[in-house]
Amino acid sequence: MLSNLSFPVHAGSYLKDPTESELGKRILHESIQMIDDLGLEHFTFKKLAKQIGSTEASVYRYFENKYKLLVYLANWYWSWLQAKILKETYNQSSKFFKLERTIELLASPIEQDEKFDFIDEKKLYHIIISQGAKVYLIKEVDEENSQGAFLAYKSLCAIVSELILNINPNYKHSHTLASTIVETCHNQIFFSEHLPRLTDLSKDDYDELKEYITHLTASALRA
Amino acid sequence: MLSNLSFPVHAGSYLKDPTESELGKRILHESIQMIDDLGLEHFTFKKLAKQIGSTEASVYRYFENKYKLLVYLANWYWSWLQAKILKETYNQSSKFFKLERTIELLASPIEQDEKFDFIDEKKLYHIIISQGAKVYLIKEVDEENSQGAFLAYKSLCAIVSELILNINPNYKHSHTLASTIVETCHNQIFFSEHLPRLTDLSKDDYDELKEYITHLTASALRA
DNA sequence: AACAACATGATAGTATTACTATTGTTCTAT
DNA sequence: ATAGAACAATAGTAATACTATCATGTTGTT
Repeated sequence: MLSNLSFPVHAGSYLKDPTESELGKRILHESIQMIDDLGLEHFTFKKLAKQIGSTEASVYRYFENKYKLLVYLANWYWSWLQAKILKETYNQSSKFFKLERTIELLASPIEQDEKFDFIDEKKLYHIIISQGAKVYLIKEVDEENSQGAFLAYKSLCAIVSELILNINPNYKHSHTLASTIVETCHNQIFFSEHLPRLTDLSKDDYDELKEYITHLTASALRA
Repeated sequence: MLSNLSFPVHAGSYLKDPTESELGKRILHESIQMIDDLGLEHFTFKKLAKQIGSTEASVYRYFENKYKLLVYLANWYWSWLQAKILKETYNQSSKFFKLERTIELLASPIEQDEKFDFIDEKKLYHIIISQGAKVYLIKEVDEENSQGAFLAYKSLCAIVSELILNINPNYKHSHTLASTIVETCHNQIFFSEHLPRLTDLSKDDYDELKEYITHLTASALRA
């Protein structure tokens, strides 16, 4: 299927491609529900296996452990978002619009993509916000990184960095600002939901978040 | 001791005050070393007990589990930093200097504070950077929050927010910007060490980080 | 000096987690 | 008709995350 081929999710995170079997797709679908429900710590392959009516051993044939599964899901999300950003900005002539639209896509909940019925993009977005940092906040980060676990994230940041440089070619911190934008979107959504005293944003007020990030970015590039 | 009393680390995170016994202080001291070495996932109370020549059961008398211990350490750090910020900016008349110095303190590794010989502040800072987000990226975040687990962090953000409002009383996102500043300092230090393609900053170039954050903040408040 | 209170150590035990290994069945491709 | 893959079923191990009990030494009190 072409729709699968369009997502070269990095091979290192899985033992067996989960998109190529029914069981694999069920693993992806149910793990998204369960990680969102339980959080990564309380999520186990045993619980997942029970949920999908399979066995622990079968799940282990697809993923080494739950962290690798999270890495897979994060890569899926970053790749998917990158494709969406490229598609929606490709034909635009205004460099300002391009960056603004990109920020909007980063800072908004995502609608279901009918092409991938085994991925609940909205829940996946929620997982990335609430668990995403655990992908790299690990002891093995350097090893994972050298195996390509974060390529999709880095690629996305590179794109945002390019958009920044298009607007201000002299700006010295395009990568820094790019990752600041991405991380801040997630942090602030999390804070608005759980730690409201760390933000002025109201829960689910994505317009306000977009305005904040856009203003922060624009003023940094103008000054 | 007065030096202990000056740190009302929130009571909810411990079962028994670790600063009031030799064993408690050894727990704090060695857990900082070990969490920094092993990461939170590979760190266990059993390993800690062995390291300090005690038993698992004894450690459990001080902390419910390793997450609570991390909450304690994070609170210690935020409280300590807040005290330092207040001390260093109290007598300053320039509101710009106050914010700049605060950013500098957030964005620099910390020297050992001789008052607390059982806390290695430099390693603790490293832990906050590499593990700090795990304090709140948990399923139980709302419960922990209502028990006061993040008071010190919120208090610090409130202080930064005040400094922001002193400079521009019309700025609508003072809390949002405050938490953005704090989180970005940590993220970018982590990225510069482990994921350099997500940043333009060089490892250990704290001056450059300070400049980036200061510029970002100043331009947001000016525009 | 006697005694209570308390902190810690020593030991044991349980449930869950994170796997690995083996064997048998079904379905499919040749 | 058969080899091979995919999966289910089952079992088992080591580590983790605790909890419980009891003994011992130390400290403070009368």
